[in-house]
Parts: sequence; structure tokens; C-alpha cells
Amino acid sequence: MNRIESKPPKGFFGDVYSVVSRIRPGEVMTYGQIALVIGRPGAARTVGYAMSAAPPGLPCHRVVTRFGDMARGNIFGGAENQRRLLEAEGVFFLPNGRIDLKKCLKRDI
DNA sequence: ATGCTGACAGGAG
DNA sequence: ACTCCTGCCAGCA
Repeated sequence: MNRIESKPPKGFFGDVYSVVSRIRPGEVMTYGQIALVIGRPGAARTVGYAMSAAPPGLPCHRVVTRFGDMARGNIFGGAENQRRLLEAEGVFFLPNGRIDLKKCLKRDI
């Protein structure tokens, strides 16, 4: 299906982008948490959908799954690239290859 | 309006 | 640890 690209950010998508852009370097948020922040609990899937339409410049690599791992169809450069970006920002990775959500998960909801 | 899809989350087996 | 199923919500044909 067509990617949403010629559409301006609005409503749900705009909220998602706003929240994601608010994530400070060295911290990450899960899809479900973002959905909760914007007032749409359970809309984690839609958050991911919004991310697929994320405009350039949005730190979508700071958005991870509840396991602190990378999502399936990451289109921004692959899990390796994501890990490199996050580690460069100070995100702590565990030996199992996942992010230490206990330390890096943003909580200023 | 209806149905399908999707970068998820949780629970069950 | 694994897979499978269900629920959730927004956008598009």
C-alpha cells in the first residue's frame, strides 16, 4: 500500500511525532507507551503505522518494542544501524542484544 | 460505511 | 525460549 508521505502530520500522527521528538538522547520509548501518552491506549499498532510515515529528522530509532528490541520492518537502516545510533547517544545495551529499558525507558509521561 | 492492513502488546499453549 | 491468537486504533480503497 502507499506510504503516507504527501500528507501533513495531523491528529494522532502529529501527537505521535510530537512525543517521539520529545524523547531525549539516551532514552527510548515503547510503542505502547507512546500510545498511552497520546491518550490512545492499545493503539500501539497505529503508533508503529505512524512511524512508518515518520518525516525525516524524527528520531524513530528511539522507539522500540516492549522488549527493548527493534521492530520488524525497520526501514531506517536495520537493527544494526539502530543499535549504533542508540549506543552513540548513550543507550545501554544488554548482552542479550536488547536495550536496558530499566535505565533507558522514558517515564516523563 | 465496510474491510484490510500494519515498525505492537498481552496472554495462552 | 518458542509460536499462535486476540484486541486495539487510524488510514486508505
